[in-house]
Amino acid sequence: MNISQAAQACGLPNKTIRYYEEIGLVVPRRQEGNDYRIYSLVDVAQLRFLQRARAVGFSLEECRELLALYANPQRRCGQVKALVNEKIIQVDQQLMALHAMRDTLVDMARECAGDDTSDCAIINQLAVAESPVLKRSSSMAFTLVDGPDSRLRGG
Amino acid sequence: MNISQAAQACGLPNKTIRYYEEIGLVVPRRQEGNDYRIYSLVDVAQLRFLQRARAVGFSLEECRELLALYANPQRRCGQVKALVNEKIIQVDQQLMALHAMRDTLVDMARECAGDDTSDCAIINQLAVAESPVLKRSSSMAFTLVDGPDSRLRGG
DNA sequence: TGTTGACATTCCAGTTACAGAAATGTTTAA
DNA sequence: TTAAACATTTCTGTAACTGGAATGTCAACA
Repeated sequence: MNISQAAQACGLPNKTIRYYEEIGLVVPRRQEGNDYRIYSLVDVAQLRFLQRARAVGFSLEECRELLALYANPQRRCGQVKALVNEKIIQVDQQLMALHAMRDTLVDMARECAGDDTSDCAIINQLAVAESPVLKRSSSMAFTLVDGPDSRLRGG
Repeated sequence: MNISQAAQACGLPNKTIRYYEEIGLVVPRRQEGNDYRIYSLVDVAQLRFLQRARAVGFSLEECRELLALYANPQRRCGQVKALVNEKIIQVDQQLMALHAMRDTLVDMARECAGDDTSDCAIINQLAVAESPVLKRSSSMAFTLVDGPDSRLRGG
């Protein structure tokens, strides 16, 4: 089948499939004469495999490893599971980081009136070194003051 | 102060500070003679602001907007809050995507013995189009078969 | 038969937010 | 004086593609 049919079958864009070929992940044979790519069922199986491995967060280099294990009947199941467990740890770390970001953002939004005044709790929180749990009693607005030895641009 | 002192004060690497200058976020004046960067307190305040905005997930382009609002006494608090709320939505989407990935990974690991055999539930799950909740009753191992019209590389 | 549209190909540039390294100039302390 | 520790610029590379341009090929239709 040609590249568009393969794309249909694996759920990846043509561009992505060509890229995977470029980096040596799935290299199809070519049609004599016009040099069109021809994807075998094995090629398509590998592309689908890649699509799924990417979808659960594996990098392309990790996918290369997984693909090698997929193609290798001598693989040991434990090798595969180790990669998955490692990935779970990475994902957990990302989740924790995102949760922390979310907490801070929500805290900012909660402190902020969101009205037409210029005094903004969010700006204040970004501007000063302040723990997100601490609140300011003063509601003085922080705004950058243009000093003599520096000018502000942008806006 | 010079770049290293500024870096110390805002918690960003020198490289990052130079990059922010390159894209026009914080452009310090230069010392006559040797052209060293000189950071004013306002510059440092902006760098710290950037560091915090980045830490909660804003892109540099979004930071540019925020910085403009920071510098603008005419800003309306609602503008700022809108950006934060939008960001919360984005973070929530990332969180959902990561949670889904994690669920699938955990499911894979749970199904996998992780032993020395080649039959691997993870490989099977990546190889075939299968819902993560469904389980296979057969434990036949899936391995790529080398057909006549395609060869496997890598490994 | 010619032509048009939908495919295919390659190659180059751009994205995001920097990091690393090389080549070079300056300041500072011993 | 000299060496270390700074500073500078410029170039390259990262990850995983995406978009676009220029060009070639194929299938269908009048």
